[in-house]
Amino acid sequence: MSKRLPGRALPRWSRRKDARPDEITAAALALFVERGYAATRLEDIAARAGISKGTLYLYFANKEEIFKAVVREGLVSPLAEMRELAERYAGSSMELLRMLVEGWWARIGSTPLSGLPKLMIAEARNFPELARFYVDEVVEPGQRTIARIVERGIARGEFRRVEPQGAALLIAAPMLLVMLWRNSLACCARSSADIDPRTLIEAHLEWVRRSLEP
Amino acid sequence: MSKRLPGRALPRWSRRKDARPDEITAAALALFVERGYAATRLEDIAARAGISKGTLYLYFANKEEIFKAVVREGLVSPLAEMRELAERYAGSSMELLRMLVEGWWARIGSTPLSGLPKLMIAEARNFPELARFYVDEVVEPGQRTIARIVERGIARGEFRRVEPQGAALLIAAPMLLVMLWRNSLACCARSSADIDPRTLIEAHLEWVRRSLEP
Amino acid sequence: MSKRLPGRALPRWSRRKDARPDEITAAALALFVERGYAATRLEDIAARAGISKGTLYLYFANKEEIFKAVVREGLVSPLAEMRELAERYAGSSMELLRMLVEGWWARIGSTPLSGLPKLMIAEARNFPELARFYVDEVVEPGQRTIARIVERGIARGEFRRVEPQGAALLIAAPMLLVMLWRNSLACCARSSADIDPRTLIEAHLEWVRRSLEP
Amino acid sequence: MSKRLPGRALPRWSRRKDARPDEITAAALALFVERGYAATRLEDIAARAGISKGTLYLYFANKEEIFKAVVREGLVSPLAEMRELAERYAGSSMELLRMLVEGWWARIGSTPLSGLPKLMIAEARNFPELARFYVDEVVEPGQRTIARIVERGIARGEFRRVEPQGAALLIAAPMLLVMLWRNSLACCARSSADIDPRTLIEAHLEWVRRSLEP
DNA sequence: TATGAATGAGGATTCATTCAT
DNA sequence: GATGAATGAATCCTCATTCAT
Repeated sequence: MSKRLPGRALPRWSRRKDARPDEITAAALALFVERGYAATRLEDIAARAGISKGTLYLYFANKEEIFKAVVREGLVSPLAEMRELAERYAGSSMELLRMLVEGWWARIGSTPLSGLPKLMIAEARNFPELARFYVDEVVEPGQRTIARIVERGIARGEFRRVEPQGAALLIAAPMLLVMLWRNSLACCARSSADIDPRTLIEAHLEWVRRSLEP
Repeated sequence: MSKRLPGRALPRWSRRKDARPDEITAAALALFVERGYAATRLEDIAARAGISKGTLYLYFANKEEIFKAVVREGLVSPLAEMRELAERYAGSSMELLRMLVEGWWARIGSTPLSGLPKLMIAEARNFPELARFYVDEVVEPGQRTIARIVERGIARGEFRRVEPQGAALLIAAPMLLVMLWRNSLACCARSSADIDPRTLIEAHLEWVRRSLEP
Repeated sequence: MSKRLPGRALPRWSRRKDARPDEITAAALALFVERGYAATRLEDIAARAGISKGTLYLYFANKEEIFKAVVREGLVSPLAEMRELAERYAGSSMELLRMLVEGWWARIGSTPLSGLPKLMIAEARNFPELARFYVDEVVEPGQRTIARIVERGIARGEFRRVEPQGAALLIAAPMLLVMLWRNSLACCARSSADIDPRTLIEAHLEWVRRSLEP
Repeated sequence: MSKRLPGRALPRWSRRKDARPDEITAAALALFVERGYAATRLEDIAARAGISKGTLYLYFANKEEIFKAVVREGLVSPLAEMRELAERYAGSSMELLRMLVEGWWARIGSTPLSGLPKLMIAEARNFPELARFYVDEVVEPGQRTIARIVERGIARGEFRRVEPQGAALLIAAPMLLVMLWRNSLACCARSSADIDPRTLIEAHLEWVRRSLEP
């Protein structure tokens, strides 16, 4: 028969209702990216979110659900915006690619969300269902969006004839790799080896231009 | 009192002396890549290597040392060979790049070693010392090798003037990404989305050629 | 900032003042009997009583007090009535025993209170103080009541000379066992094995008659 | 990254192989009976069995399996013996009943196994599958064994015509109740209220004799 | 008075590590 | 050398209890 102790409730003024789950997933994203899923203790997530261990369970059924929420919620709005942007654009296809790459960097690459790809790559095998979701909702739509721009460019005579799927991957690869790098090995590299994303983007876009020009 | 059965020893004929550690790291590599460091139990590594849990400790001080050995040993010879190849080559720089990329795929990309980059990306933050080793011994030498070929091409008038560091990254990125993909999300993707490495390599080399031609 | 909704109060018309504690102990009795003390969550008791978790603490200091109240309150009136009945009766001792047994079944055995003996048997060791209360207020008075009737029967020449304490136990045992059975294993037994209490009571009273006849 | 510490292995001389599981279930039986299933900590079971928490998991998958083993293993041999005894007996039916009751007390009632009925009564609702097993393997066979003796007595003209199922229950009830009592409330009762099993058995057998005589 | 979000001690379970055999 | 039983620190999760509203 155990004696149970207190439960000092924190003042809640000045907290928007339901900001809580977002604060938790933000904390969880940071820690999962930093340490990986298994090495992240729920207690640490709670501490970083400014709440207690038990409070997590008011919002998420268990650690796995927190993980899923981190992945799912991180992607809903940014992705939609990117796709819309691509579909509405009227200018040249190369300009569109530039906008996409730069928008991607601004909205994801330079934010904590840039940690998601690393997270999914690390845990895909342990969360196949979630990996499937990620592939279906992020990877393939993203690839298709780029591939469509390539097709558009070819159709308009702006690009030479290339296989759009492969081109999409070649276009995305450097950006993705930088995101992975910055969320993993970057901190251990000498500063001299560090990559300046702005410079890289410029160089990359020039490569793309040359590779696609008719 | 009663005679205890001696440990079931594996047959050792036909086993080169000290093949044991290599068998352990091979088993560990496969499991670390599949599940991640934390989710891999020593018992599973032992089982896959055909030995007992306790025997692991005859060859490695602890789990961390197994992990380090996996990363370190996986890279010693392949890297050296690649570098040598690059330094001895006398033909055109574009041909050299092609050889390098194809050699890389043959010696690493299509073997279990292709799992190492995923592993390091996932665990870099938890093993900074090892990450440092990886950056120093793999990433930077690799980048430098490619950059040097680019410089050689520029010097010989085969390539236009580009920033060699950035070019090296752009050259390596698609290959790396395919390795990461195949060791993580690939299994969850529809087959239609799958990438054929041979085709991709060809397309990529054509991009590189166009991007670098003067 | 924002107006918080006041606690959803239950309609209170038609509720006698302080019906609340009784509703709580009724809910608690049902759940304690069904699942045992430890496996019963306060949240479930609250839900069954139609109130919130916190409200429990307006009426009871803690879980233990709820448990004690369940046991204590369940027994106050029925017991007193039984004793009174026994003391006032003027007919034959065998008739009195029959009335007692049948009254017991009507007032306790066929109501939720029949779960109390199971509860006390299960938790006696964890609540010695309460067990003591139960023994003092229920078991021993009950035994004494029956023993006194036996003594009365012997004194009046209706019964043969037997040890009254032991006789009391032999008289009570089958009834008690049926109560325990119906609150525990009965639900898992094939219907064929089920015991009809009415039939059993009749058979039992016949045994008692034969066992006690001079 | 956590540091794991030792594991002092205990000397194992003088321990029969596979005595371990029995020691665990013995310890578990004692504690489950004393405190109930939920209130018993695995750590306590381990301590009482003289082993560590982790060692439990070498022999049982989880707490529930320990509980099931306690119930199942406690009953295998005693039950078989009782049934055999009953089937082989050639003397009078009343003598057979006496032997059964006394044998029951000697083999179960006066041993730690006497705690099992209390345990099952307390936890039946939480372990329906196990309760079913208990009913099928213990309660019903036990009842049938007694009922058959009653039928035998009637057939041989030793007993009057009674309903055998009901008679079986009336015969078993006092013994069972004493077992429950001794494993629950007894420790809280004044010694004066305590029941001497030997005396009770004698009195009970006399009641049975009178109740059944033609 | 009534609520239910928040708390954190406690317990089941896992697994790296040790060591007697 | 090789084994695997034993260990116990570490972590997820539950739920009795508190208290701001």
